Amino acid sequence: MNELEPEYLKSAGLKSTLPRLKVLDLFKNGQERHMSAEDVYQLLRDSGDNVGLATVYRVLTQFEQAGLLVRHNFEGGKSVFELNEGTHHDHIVCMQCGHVEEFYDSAIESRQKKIAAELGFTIHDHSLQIYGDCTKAKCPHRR
Amino acid sequence: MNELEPEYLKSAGLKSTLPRLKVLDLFKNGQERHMSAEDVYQLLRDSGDNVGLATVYRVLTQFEQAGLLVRHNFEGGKSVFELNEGTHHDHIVCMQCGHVEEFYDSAIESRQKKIAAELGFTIHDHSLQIYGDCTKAKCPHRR
DNA sequence: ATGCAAACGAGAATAATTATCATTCGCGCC
DNA sequence: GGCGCGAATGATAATTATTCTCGTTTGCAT
Ligand SMILES: [Mn+2]
Ligand SMILES: [Mn+2]
Ligand SMILES: [Zn+2]
Ligand SMILES: [Zn+2]
Repeated sequence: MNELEPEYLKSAGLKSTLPRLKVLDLFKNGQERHMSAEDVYQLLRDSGDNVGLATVYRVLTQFEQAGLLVRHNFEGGKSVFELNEGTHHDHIVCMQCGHVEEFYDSAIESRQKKIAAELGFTIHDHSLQIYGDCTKAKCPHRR
Repeated sequence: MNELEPEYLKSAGLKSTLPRLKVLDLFKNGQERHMSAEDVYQLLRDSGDNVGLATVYRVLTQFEQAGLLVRHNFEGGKSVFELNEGTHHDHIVCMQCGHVEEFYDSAIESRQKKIAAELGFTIHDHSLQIYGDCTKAKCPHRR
């Protein structure tokens, strides 16, 4: 578990507690980039840590509000979180294997701004996901 | 309640029942274009019809599968449905008043296709919502 | 080391949706 | 128009994701 994280939490206005450090470590040094509350809970449990599920939900929401994590609502009804690394991106999700790729397209971004302006809206946020089948070798369901 | 709807249901492979006719009528002739299961349930209840909530959920899902309705997952955790009129569009939602505007942008659509192809995905679907504040006169929260 | 507010863990509560199952309905056939 | 039967319905229980409650523990400043 990274030594710098306690300071990282402090500077985000959150006191450094064991559950928070463990969750943050998972996102910073773990295998998965996009994780649900249940994912985080199980991974912590698997590594022998005893963190309550309610605490996982609390910490994820706090991290989101502090700007450390970003929340996404992919299809499937559960929130998914990832580290906030400052740069916005959107997602394409494989409906067969769940694999997620990230992309950023400035043409799409600027068209969104234009559309919002034309319709008289001030943009706060947007959510774009493409759903399909990946044909990558890593997809266990590829043809 | 429109006289042609029984045939409309039949041709969609669904037998013409009272609850189905009422739900369909709401989407075809009602005030709201985008409605959740609870919205539909309450509107039917308000108009004196006694339709079970479970039936509303069942019918909405059946209509979606039959291609009569389209389901959207806006923020807020509940599914929202609208009449499928053949043409795809995306949505911009006011975070103050909930007002929804629809838009279609061929530049965004074609960029999505290109991105999916580059990443080795076959697109099945996509979901794009812009969230902001509307400045329209109709927004009860405008400045 | 001590104190205390903040955070935690377990489990109850809530919200949206789905499953179960006894009763009712739509519809083809007499 | 009445029968019969499988599909559809409505009430309610069950499920899933998430939040709330509350007694206990912990981080951290004194
Ligand atoms: Mn991402
Ligand atoms: Mn629409
Ligand atoms: Zn795949
Ligand atoms: Zn508005």
